[in-house]
Amino acid sequence: MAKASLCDIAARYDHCARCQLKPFSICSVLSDEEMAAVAPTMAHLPVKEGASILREGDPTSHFFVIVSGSFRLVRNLEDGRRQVVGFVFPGDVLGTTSLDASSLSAEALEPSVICRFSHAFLDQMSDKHPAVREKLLAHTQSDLRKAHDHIVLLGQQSAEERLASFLERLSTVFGGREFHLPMPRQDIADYLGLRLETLSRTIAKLKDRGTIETARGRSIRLSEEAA
Amino acid sequence: MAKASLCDIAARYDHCARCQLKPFSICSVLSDEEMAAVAPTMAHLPVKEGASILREGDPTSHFFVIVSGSFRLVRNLEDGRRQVVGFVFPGDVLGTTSLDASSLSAEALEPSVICRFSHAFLDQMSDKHPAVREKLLAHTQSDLRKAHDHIVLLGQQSAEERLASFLERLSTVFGGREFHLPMPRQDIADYLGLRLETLSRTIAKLKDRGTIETARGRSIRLSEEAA
DNA sequence: CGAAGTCTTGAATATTATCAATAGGGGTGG
DNA sequence: CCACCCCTATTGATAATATTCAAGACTTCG
Repeated sequence: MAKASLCDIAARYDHCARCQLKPFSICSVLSDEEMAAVAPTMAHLPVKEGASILREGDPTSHFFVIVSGSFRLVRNLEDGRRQVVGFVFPGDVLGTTSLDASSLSAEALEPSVICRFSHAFLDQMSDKHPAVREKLLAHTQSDLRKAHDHIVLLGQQSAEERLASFLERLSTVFGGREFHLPMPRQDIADYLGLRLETLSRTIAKLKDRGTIETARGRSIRLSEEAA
Repeated sequence: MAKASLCDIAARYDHCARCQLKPFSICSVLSDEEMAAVAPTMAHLPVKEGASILREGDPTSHFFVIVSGSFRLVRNLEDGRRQVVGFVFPGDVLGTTSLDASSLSAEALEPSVICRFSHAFLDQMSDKHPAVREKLLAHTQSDLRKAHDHIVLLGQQSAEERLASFLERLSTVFGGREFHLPMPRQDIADYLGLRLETLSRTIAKLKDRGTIETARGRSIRLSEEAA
């Protein structure tokens, strides 16, 4: 990528100034002057559907904040099996690991936008502002808790319960009981630890029961407050 | 608990000075003088088998380093189902969460010993020594990676694969292919997302196949390097 | 030695996976 | 605009895997 021109820097600063995420993100701990310092080192990048911003096994040189869109987090087994360990949405962060190699891939489910910082810069900021590392720690703890929720889902719940839990959580993310699924069935199946066909049958069951409605595959409506 | 006497403080300092864990733990970032300051605020406590040092839903006021023994980390569902989300061993830490309530319980599998610090003190140390929070972050990231391993195990592996993976990981923890299981079958089953009976049958299969040997239930020997 | 708990085994059932075929939807080119 | 194709999703029939309920064996400990 070419060296940033003055124009680019101005555009980036503008992005930061207008950022909807700022009050909730890592940046919230920085002053205006500090933000001005961050802007030139930050890359506000579009990501095409299907593109990876993290690859399993690759060195982790960058840290990301999801601005818009969504990603799946994937672990691949040697024999071709695949586990989706999570989905990430605007405001979530990626690549916080201090380990040298990424343990998962992050693939865009749709055209998305991210903010990218180098780890070197992040470390520098963290040392200067303890609140930055505190924020990273809080994010990682939140991820750990979500992972534990996922473990409970996979370890104890039936296919039907898994799907219902998953859809309820999505409704929280999207802030409504009617939403569009950004991911295909195969990704949901790999997240829920089910085969594609089992997932499809389970969706059919919930539809028959009136718990959910679907249209054109990807659009979902959850019936009000299933006890 | 009574106020620490001078004698107690001396005993604690002694513990810290001789601590086998120190080079690997949070304390490794502290100087000798700092350790001397830590010792009086630290409690070096025995924990009885079955006792909980963390309870799901309770406020998280303390941070723990496991000195000896082992614990299971448990999530309980409303209907009585139970998921073991992990096991912890000497050198592992617990209670790093900055959230107000613990999302899991930690129960001793055997008589154990822990170091305990108040969160207030930990925060104070973290602010003074950025390396402390860095260490906490690294621990949490390591936990997150383990949780992802667990998710893959539950989402993609068969009963036999789950058990084999679990035993291989334990052999790494214990540093040998022959060891004593500190936990009962029910805990292993709840960790692997299997019923007690299924686990028992799966153990029998691996025995028949010569992959493992068992004696008196809890003692295990893994055959050399299953490809 | 006996009792309580833990672990194993057995037989029948339920759930999920597998293999195979069909249907729907979105985009492209005629 | 419609026909066709490709990709995604659904449905059907059968097989594999894990669960359930029930009974029996082994350990530990008082």
